[in-house]
Amino acid sequence: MTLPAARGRPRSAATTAAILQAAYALMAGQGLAATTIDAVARAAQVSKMTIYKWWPSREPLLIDAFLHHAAATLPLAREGHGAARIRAHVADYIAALDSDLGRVQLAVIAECIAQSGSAASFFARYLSHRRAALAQIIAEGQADGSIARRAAPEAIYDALYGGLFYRHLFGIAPLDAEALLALALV
Amino acid sequence: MTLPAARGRPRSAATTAAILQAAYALMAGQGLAATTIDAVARAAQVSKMTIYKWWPSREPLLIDAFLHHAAATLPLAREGHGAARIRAHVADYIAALDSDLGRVQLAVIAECIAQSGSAASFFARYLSHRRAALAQIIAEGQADGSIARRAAPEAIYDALYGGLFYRHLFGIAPLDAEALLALALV
DNA sequence: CCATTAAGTGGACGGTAAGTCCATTTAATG
DNA sequence: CATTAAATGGACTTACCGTCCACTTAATGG
Repeated sequence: MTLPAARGRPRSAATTAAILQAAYALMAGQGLAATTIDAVARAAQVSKMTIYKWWPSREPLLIDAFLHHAAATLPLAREGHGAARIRAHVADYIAALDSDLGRVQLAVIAECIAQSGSAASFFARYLSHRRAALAQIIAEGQADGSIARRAAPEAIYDALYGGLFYRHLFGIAPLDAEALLALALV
Repeated sequence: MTLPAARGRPRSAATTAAILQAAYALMAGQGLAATTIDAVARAAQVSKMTIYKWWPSREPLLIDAFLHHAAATLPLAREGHGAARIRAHVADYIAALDSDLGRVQLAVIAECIAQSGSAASFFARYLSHRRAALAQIIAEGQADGSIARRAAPEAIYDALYGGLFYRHLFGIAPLDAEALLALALV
């Protein structure tokens, strides 16, 4: 399983990280409009060509920048089971929405829409895995009796997380989960 | 109630309509990235200065372009009552999402995010009225017994329409309402 | 008819980002 | 030391932004 001995100068992990960090920080701090490729190159102290060498356009770069942080910030695994596990994760999700990660997520989604017309690429690279994993947890909760609702797990996920995301996107306060949890689970 | 006799050359309704139509058509046909102020001016056969005279930036222009069509396309009023009225409107909403209007709505939301960090301005100028009106219909349905769910009408709205919007935004098929309606109303 | 008022025109301008090109330097391998 | 590929930095074309200004057009009132 060893790689066939890389030739030439190896790709710098530090440079890659600097680019992704700079893109993330710009989205979080200055917003999407200020997160140009030029600005990322300046902030990361990297040549613009290096960015274009590895990312064909801004959309995949921003998705990568988001994933670079989301993986470490929003762990999916958690002890507990069924309804309790969903409630715990929903609390984490709300906290994440109300942080840099939530702002950056919206910026990434906006870039996807601007380029592709929808955020399907973001779903494919990130959300689909979460939706599948959480639907699985919901199904377990239905099996062990902690979730009374009999609807399809994906529908429950969409109502619960879609409802929360809707409020986040449109700035509808308060961003609390109690009513939606009762609706989706009980 | 007569206006105080307008002075000077009156604003041309045809010019205003041409601008809004051009912006809408560009968003629907070419996407947000191609919907520049220059492109709108060219398509509407209007001077760029005329656009800047009435709209300070692209965000309010695109919102106006959306509203210009949405008002005529997605009527809120409908006969029937309670659950039946919600089901009918949900069907209309799904049809609208799966049309030009749905694409344009996403483009407008993306522009709001890019400029403001969230789509709160779009909510204030459009969605908030729909949410309030539909929450009212949901409350009536709870009162007349056609909606069994006891949750807050706004929470039911968020779960139902937020869930549908979520699937639209992320390209999750199928975009059907049955499971979400059962979850939200029964 | 004419002065006034404001809408709309069209061209020009400086600034900035996109995306590409190329010669050069740097860091690894055999 | 020759080879390979990453990374640099500057130059360049194209396009849009936002603004400016002199001008024309369409209405009003005296």
